Amino acid sequence: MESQQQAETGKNLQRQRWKQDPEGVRANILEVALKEFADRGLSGARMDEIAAKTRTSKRMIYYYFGDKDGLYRKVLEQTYREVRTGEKELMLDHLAPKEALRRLTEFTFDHHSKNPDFIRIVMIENIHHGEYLKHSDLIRGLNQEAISRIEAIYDKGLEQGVFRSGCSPLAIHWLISALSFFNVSNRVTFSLLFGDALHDQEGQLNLRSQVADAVLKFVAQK
Amino acid sequence: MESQQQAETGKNLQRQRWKQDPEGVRANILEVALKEFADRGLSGARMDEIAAKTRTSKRMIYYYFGDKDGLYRKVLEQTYREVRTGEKELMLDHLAPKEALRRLTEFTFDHHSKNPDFIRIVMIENIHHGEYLKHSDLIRGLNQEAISRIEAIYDKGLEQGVFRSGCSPLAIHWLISALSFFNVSNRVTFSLLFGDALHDQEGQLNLRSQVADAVLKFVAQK
DNA sequence: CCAGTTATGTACTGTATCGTTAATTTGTCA
DNA sequence: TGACAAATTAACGATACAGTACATAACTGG
Repeated sequence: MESQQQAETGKNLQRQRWKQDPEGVRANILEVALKEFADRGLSGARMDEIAAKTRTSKRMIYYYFGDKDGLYRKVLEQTYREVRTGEKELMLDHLAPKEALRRLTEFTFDHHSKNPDFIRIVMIENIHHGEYLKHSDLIRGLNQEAISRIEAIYDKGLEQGVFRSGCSPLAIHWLISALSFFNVSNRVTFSLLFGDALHDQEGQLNLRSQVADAVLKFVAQK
Repeated sequence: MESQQQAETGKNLQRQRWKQDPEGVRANILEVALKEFADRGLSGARMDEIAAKTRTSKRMIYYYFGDKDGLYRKVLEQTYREVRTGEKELMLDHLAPKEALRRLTEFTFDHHSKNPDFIRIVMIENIHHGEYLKHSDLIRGLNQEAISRIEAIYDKGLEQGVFRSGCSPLAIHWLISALSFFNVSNRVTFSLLFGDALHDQEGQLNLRSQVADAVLKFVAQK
């Protein structure tokens, strides 16, 4: 989205006389809609409110996205795409298995923590029984990669005798996801009920390291 | 709610000529509203739909609960109350610490699994930034108990030298909650993206035992 | 520079949905 | 029994909200 903004600015500088900017407008709408859906939920978000916060009009939302569901669908896809591509920076091949798994876990923990909008969109999608994700072929492809990454680490750990056998890469991924996801998704209610010792700045650093410990102990040999 | 139903029936048997039944009506409304809110979310649920599914009329909902928010608030409280009271059956005092912790974890896992409506209400409450939970004094008291239960087990485990030091009961509770909660809350999207190997009948039995393993390994000595 | 396509703004509409009004029935108790 | 309170019904009002009609401006290719 940021890059769209810049592209648009650049375009305007180059060709001053253009007032139209379809791609910029689309991107701007998606950006605003993401925030609004993440903040209020699918039913809670208001098309008028989204429109008001864009640099364009409600008419354009319907022009580009058809209706509210269509807009939500695109937001969902866009969000998954951005988050998944953000995960690829990680270089773990050269690390020892334990170190790699710890790094991956802490990265995931931080990554989720920095992308609460993504977490909230996934929560919302679950509330809606995955109805929209079901019909998006686009998204389902992107995710086997996460499993493969873990499989590579796990197999190497098995070879070296530092991991026990009998874990599945899927279960390991589930474990990492669960802890990283819950940390963000349930922050509010957990803090209200039990205090925010785990969620203030120091608590989060601590929790991250404990989460990594838990994952490592789970797969450790012995 | 079941007991309300029975009370009502009993009352009707005793005094046949009563047609009014305020408590039964209230309970019936709450029961229907819980299902509806859990299914559609707070903004997604429709008062007319809720009314249609009760044995009474929309007017009565407003009569007893004021407005939609008031109804949601009561549903929230009721749901927390029911779930927390359902957790008290557990007798762990006579068990060895490891056994007690495993039992508690597996119980929580099952309990969440059997109460998806509760999970969904908590998700919804998080989506709404805990706005309603914030203003409910009633609920915040009920939860220290969960921590105490774990503290008792943990301290005993420390004494006996089977648990390592340096864990906090709060973090252990967080860990158990996270895994048990995520299993239900994200079932839909996780299954869609990664297949339902962890969520079919056999997968769930397996996962439950792995979750307990993870918790035990986390606190285990050495 | 004209014809056709793409993009955009303004003002509007229909209805879904929350909530209410006003009256009626049911029970209590002096 | 009659006055009063509690419970309940049916029909209605107000408006918030998704979505649209219609006009016009910006750009493209011939």
